[in-house]
Amino acid sequence: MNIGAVAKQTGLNAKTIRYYESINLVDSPPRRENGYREYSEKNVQQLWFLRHARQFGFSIDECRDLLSLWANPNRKSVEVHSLVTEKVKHIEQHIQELRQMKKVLTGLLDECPGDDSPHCSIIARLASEMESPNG
Amino acid sequence: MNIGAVAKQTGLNAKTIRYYESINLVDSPPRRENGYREYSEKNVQQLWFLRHARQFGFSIDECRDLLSLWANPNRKSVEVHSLVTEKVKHIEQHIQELRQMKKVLTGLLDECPGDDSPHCSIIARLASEMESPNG
DNA sequence: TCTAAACCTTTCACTAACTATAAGGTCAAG
DNA sequence: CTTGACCTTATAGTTAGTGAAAGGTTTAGA
Repeated sequence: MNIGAVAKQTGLNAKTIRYYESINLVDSPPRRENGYREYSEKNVQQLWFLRHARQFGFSIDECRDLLSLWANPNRKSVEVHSLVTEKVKHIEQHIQELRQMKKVLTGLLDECPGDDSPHCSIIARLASEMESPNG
Repeated sequence: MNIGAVAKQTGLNAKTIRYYESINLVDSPPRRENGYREYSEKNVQQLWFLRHARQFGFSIDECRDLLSLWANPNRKSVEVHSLVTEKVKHIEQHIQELRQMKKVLTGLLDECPGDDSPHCSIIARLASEMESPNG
């Protein structure tokens, strides 16, 4: 299969596929006489794996670990379990940070008239020299 | 004031301050004879503004808009209000995406034994060739 | 007076995960 | 024979800085 067909099938951009190869995230497929990449079923499966893992929010480095666990028949499922558990914790942290931001911004919005006047407490708050905007 | 003192006061890294200057986000302070930057009160206030805006989660480009609104005495507070409203919407979207990720991953964790066996439904799920991991 | 530490300067390279562009070779259809 | 859709590579751009190299300046202390 050519890279274009693989891209269509997996939903990955052809450039993304070449990029994954360039950073040695996936096996390099063999080349035909004309230099085109010839993807085997195994090559395509690796790319499917990556598409899914990336959609789940795993970083490239985490994908590297997951791919290696996938390839290892002696893996222990606890390894996968703890990797994913860590990921969930980070996502939770991130959500908390975003919630805090949203809370502060929403509070500022309530204080800004939002009309034709130049007076705006949001701008005033940003321009203030206090140590922290949360303080 | 020298850059080090400004950095200490505002909590910004000196390199970050030079970076903001290099992308023309803030006014370039004048130089002394020895080439050192000499920060005025106004220069420092711009940096305070940036520190706060960045802490609130605004991107550099958004900060550019906010700085320009701050500098403009003819601004209408509705402009600030809608900029911040947009920001809140994006944050909400982001939170929703992260919640969805977390939900899927948590679901997968429940199905993985997390023991010494190699069988793991998370890996199986990632390796599957279905169109979407949400499907 | 000499020296060492603590400043300051610049430029380049690196981070994550691609995407865009340029410049070119190959293949299939009309 | 040409057009367009493929494929190839290398380079640079994206975000928001950070780290390192290599050097000039200032200040405090022996």
